[in-house]
Amino acid sequence: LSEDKESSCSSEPSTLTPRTFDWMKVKRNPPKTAKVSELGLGAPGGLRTNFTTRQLTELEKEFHFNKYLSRARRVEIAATLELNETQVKIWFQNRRMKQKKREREGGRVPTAPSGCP
Amino acid sequence: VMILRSRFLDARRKRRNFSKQATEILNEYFYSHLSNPYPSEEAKEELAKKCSITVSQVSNWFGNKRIRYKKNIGKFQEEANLYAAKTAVTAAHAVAAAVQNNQTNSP
DNA sequence: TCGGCCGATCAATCATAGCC
DNA sequence: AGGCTATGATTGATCGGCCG
Repeated sequence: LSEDKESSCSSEPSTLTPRTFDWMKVKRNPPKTAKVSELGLGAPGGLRTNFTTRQLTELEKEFHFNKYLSRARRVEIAATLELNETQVKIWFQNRRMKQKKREREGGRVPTAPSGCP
Repeated sequence: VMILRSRFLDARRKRRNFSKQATEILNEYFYSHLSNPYPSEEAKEELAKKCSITVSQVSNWFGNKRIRYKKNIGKFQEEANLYAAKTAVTAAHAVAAAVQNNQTNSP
């Protein structure tokens, strides 16, 4: 089985010094939600948007109707909820993964028989 | 805007810390693979079984661990050395056992 | 080449558990 | 009891790979 050979540390083969590996340097680009000097609108650039209860409720309702969205439906929903098509698209993607995760975790195995207070 | 945060005061509520031994197993894996602490799906399943938790919980644990570790490496220095020493000892035992085995099997 | 999806992960945050 | 840190879970969004 393949193994790690990652490096990019300073040098030192110092036995007791964890070093700095590449995964520790990974940085994700900030969210490009809408813009960064775009047309007017005060859409936060680089921030994790907080969906409102209304938006989540509508998205959830739509999800139970269709697990997948058509382009047309997506545009419609995005407009109604005041979100970009991308946000709606991503929401559905994450929602599908969440659904699958639940089903997979349905019959669990975690041995956790504890008393009930 | 604030009171509506109760969106779903959900399952996240009743959180239970993992057992001391489970944490021990997870940390052992994490620090013995510090160069690449990304267990494969199979490894996660094995860890989940050993720790008596779900694969998702194993994923969450590694996710949180990686982020928090790199966020403040210094804060984990002590813990890192602790587990490094521990795995070193087990490795030494393994070697000793192998040598022992070698001598009794190759006359 | 382009866009959607998947699977994994990141990163920020929530809410609670636990120590002092 | 009150405050602060440790920690498990959630989730909007990113990254790389695959596919039509």
